[in-house]
Formats: sequence, structure tokens, C-alpha cells
Amino acid sequence: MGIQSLLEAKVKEGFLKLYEIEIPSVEFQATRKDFEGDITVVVFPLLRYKKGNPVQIGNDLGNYLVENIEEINNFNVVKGFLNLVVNDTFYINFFNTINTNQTFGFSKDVEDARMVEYSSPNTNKPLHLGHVRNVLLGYSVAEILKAAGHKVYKTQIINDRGIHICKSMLAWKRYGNGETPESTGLKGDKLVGNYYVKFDQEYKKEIATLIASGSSEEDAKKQAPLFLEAQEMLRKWEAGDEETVSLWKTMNGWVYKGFDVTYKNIGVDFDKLYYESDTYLLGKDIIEEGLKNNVFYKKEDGSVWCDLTEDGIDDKLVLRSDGTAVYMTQDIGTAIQRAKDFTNLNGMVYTVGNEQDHHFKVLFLILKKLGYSWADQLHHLSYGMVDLPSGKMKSREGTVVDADDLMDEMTNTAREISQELGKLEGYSNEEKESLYKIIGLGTLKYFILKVDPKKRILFDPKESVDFQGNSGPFIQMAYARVQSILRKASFDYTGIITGIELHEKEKELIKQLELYPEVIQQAAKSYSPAVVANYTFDLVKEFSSFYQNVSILGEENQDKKVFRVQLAKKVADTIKSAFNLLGIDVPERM
RNA sequence: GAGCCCUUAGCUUAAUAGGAAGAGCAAUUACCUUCUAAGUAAUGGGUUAUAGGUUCGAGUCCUAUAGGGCACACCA
Repeated sequence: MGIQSLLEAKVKEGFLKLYEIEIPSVEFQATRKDFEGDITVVVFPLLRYKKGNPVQIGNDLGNYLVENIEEINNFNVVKGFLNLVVNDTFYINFFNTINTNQTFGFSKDVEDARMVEYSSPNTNKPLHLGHVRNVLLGYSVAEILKAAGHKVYKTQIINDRGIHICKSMLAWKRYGNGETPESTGLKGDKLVGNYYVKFDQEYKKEIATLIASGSSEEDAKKQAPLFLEAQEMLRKWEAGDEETVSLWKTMNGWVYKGFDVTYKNIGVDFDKLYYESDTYLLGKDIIEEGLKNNVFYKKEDGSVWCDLTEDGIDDKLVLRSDGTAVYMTQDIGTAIQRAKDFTNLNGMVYTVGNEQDHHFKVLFLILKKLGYSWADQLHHLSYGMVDLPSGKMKSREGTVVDADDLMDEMTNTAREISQELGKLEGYSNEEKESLYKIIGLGTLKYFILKVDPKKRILFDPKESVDFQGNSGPFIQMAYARVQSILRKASFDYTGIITGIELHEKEKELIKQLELYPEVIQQAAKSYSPAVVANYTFDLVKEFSSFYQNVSILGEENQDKKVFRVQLAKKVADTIKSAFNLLGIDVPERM
């Protein structure tokens, strides 16, 4: 049992005895470093029930608690804050209860299932920095939800159809000379992406020619032969034309192979895939049904809309006048399909950039109007864009940071720094390379995950990624240090230690460990890996201080030495556990 | 032009759903002590964008204002 729940009961009891007043709850917080004490009762809220001087009430309560709770040794009152000093025995006992718990911090299964969608790429170009943030957030939130006791299904919707896909197909057909990933040695997604860029270049040339011969820009864009041909291709694809579909399958196949490599490198995976080509027609039946139930209405031209005026939003188109589906149609269908596929779902999380806030607001509203009870459990995990110093990324203009290149670059930087520091004697080349990757990727992932998802990130590949301070390597370093100690600890450090006097730093560390379960719950509730990242940093800061100020293996008292090894190991285990939730590996040595 | 998000130290940021503004980088200084210096210890740096309001108490809630971003398409 935590000290807090014990205290809460005693504070209530004390209030009753002292003033004959019942209070519903007690507010606690960790005592600030500049004051003596471990846990603080905030007295102010209690003034609502018992008028008086907060300092006086604090003193009365403090006296009562010291007398009645064994674990409380002392107290002081500053303004309306009652700071309580908790004795070592409590902390040692607490540590012993968590010490051998391998899943410390994790909740037991609550049999509540969630689906988390992330990545959702187009199949006409490689993944870039924007996807990296998306994928890292989605994967991490999925892991955090698992740790918080949910069953989780990770998914993505692959945007594998549409005019943009036809563009790269067309360009390949025209200018590709039968190139394949095998013949060029290029990753499939890169090869296809090149043709998407190629299309745009040629298209622009055609537009320029047309404008030169007197067309307006608008007309030129619509009349360029390439554009017309791409549209024709889309029609053929929808009609099931054999040649077109076959090319589509081949080129998408290349892209998927490329994506697999990238996902594997990033270290993320999926439980279930949805393809837009399978789902884009799905929504139509739902729209028909909704029309009957007056959820939607039809305009004279045949287009179908949802009236959202009472929600203060403009009406939304859900079906074009020619009967074809729009983005919204498809998303409605996909959501319903998922609910059918996974009947145990208690919520879906969509990891999509904040530019689509409006889209998801509308989607959730429409699903609710359609009467789906689960519509209330949908959540848009909205995150800010990643900007480059040069501005926004545009794939057609080649101003993107490619995901594969980015990871390579991080690994290279890690290699350079490692070699400069030169501490890897006795490591094989293979081990070294694996380590560089762990550090490089860890740096990147931590850099992105430590900030609140809502906030925009300015990413400067040269300068913004630090290997010091609040960074991945700083935390990985702490883990490696503990492993080093464990390798050197040539004695039995199992067993339960009691009755020792704690060093101040040890006490701080145990207090920090105590927070872990709540941190996971908090992160799950707010869908924020940043909560876990910041906690881990605080834990490691505390550990580093402990490590520099207190000797572990050099301690003469055997009990203290064993306890310190156990404590260090627990810290390392917790680092590893927390970093796992972020999808970051930790090294045995660095 | 109804709307949504953001603004905390020079830079990057934290603050448990109103409770004592805290870190990292950069700057200055000290430390390789037999557990790894990608580290530790210390110093300086804040009217939390501005003006009001609610409250015993506001970075946090409300109202305006300024600056930055996003969105509202028979695009996805």
C-alpha cells in the first residue's frame, strides 16, 4: 500500500478527531526539493471545511500524524503546506515489494480492447520525417495502452488507390524502360517515388507549353495530356482493366517491400492492415441507410450531405453527385468495418496530423449521428507538424527528409561520436554497428517523443539533435553503467535487505521509482509518450546524481552494498521498461 | 470571415485536471576519486506574449488583444 492512501485515511481521521469535521478528500504532492520532507499535504483546500489559520491547522494535523503513524517521523509547515518526513523503513519496505516484480508499473489486463491506427502512407512515395513522428507516436501510444492494461490492435490504412497512384504508374510506363528494384538496386518505394516526381516534372513542362500557346493556367492544368491520361488510367483501374490492375499490383508490391524495410528499421509493426482499395466502396451502403434514416439528405444534383448546422459546422459532403465516394465516405466505411472485425473494441485511436482536426471532428460526429454507440470512444491523436529550417516539406518538390536517410544519418553521427570518445575496445565490428544504430535511433526517437504531441517540432538535422543532457544517449548511458556494475558485482546480491540507513540519494531514487505506475496511467489517459519520456529523464537525472555521489561496489557495509546494487538494477530495469514503451532500445555497453 | 491549436529563461522545453515556476542546451567555474566524464557539483539567467476578470491562491479557468500555425473543397 502506498504511503498516500495510508495518509489520506489518517488525515481524515485526524480531522474528525481534532475538529469533528468530515472531509471528502485530501490533496497531496511531492515535497519540493528546497524544503525538508517527502510528501506534502496541501492545507488550503481544507479551509473550506474548517475556517482558520492554515499554519495552525497544518501544525495540529502534523502533530497528529507524527503521533499516529509509525512511518511519519517529523513535519514542518510552510504557509499552507504541511511537509511530512517519511522514515527509511517505509521506503525500504516499499522497495522490497517492487524489487522482484518483473512487470512493475504495468496494470493487470482489464480486458478492454483498443485499436490504434498510425502511419497510413500513400503508395506512391517513400516514408519521410512526417511519417516518422506519426509512426513513433502511434507505436508508443499502443505500447503504453498495453502497459496500462488494454488489449491493443495496431493497424494502418494504406492509401493504395487514387489519381496520385496513377501518376507514378503512368510516369513509369512512359519513361521507365521496364526498370525494377532488382534492375536498379533501388528500394521499391524509392523507385516508385522517383516516378512520382518525374510525373510532376513532365506535367509542369506540359503546362508551361500550353500556357505559352495561349491557355490560361487553370485550363492548362486540366488539359495537359499527362493529366488526362492519368485520369483515364484511374477510370480503367476502377473498371478493373487487367493491364492497369496488374501494373498497379506490381508497383504497389515494390512499395510494400520498401516500407517493410523502413518499418523494420524504425522498429514498429502492425497487427492488421486495411487497404483503401478494399474499403473505399464500403461507406456507400452506410450512406444509403443514413439517407433512409434522415441522417443525410440529398441535393437536387444527387450529391449527399450531412447537416451539421446544429453542431455549428458547415454541411459535409458524403457522396458526390456522380455517386462516387469521397475521403469521408471511405473513413465512415472503414470505421464500421473495424468495429465489425473486432467486436471487443472499446475505442479507436487515429494517429493523424493536426491539419485534419476538422475532418475527424466531423467523422466522429457523423458516426454518432448514425447511431453507433462506440462513436464516443473514438480519439484523434492529433500531433503538430515537423518543420524544417527551410519550411514545410513537400514531396513533389524534393524538400523532404527521407526516413531511411534520416535513420542512416543518425547512425552515422552516433558512430562519429562514439569513435571520438573511443570506449569500445574489445567490441567486434558487428557489435559496434548494432550499438551505433541503438544510439542513433534512440537519439532520434527520444528527440521526437519527449515533446508534447500537440506541439510543432522544428527539426534541424544538423543542430537540433543532441547527444547530451535531456537526450536518448544520456538515458541509455545510465542503463549501460548499471549493466557494467552488475557485470562486476561478483557476489550474490539477491535477498531482502532491511534495517539499513538510507542515503538521501537512495531515498530520492525510490521516491522516483514509486511514481512509475501512475506515470503509465497518466500517459495512457492523455495519449502522450512525452509523459513517459520526461519521467525517464527525471529518474535518470536522479540516478546519475546518486551514481556520482554514492559508491556502490565500494561500500563497505555488505547490506548497504547489496541494497545499492539491487536499487541500481531496479532503476535500469525501469529505464528499459519505460524505453520499451517508447520503442527505444538500450545498450549493454556504450 | 463563425472555428481549432500554439506562445514559459538567449535556444529546446516541464509543471500530477487551480496549489511552493523546474530541467536540458548555450555561458562562467570546479571535478577523470578503482562502479564508464555521452557524466557530476555550483553560479547567473523568469512580470509564464499583453490587458482585464474569477479565486484564499492562476502558467493552468473566463473575456478581449497581439504574434505564429491549421482548417472549413464534389482533393486525399
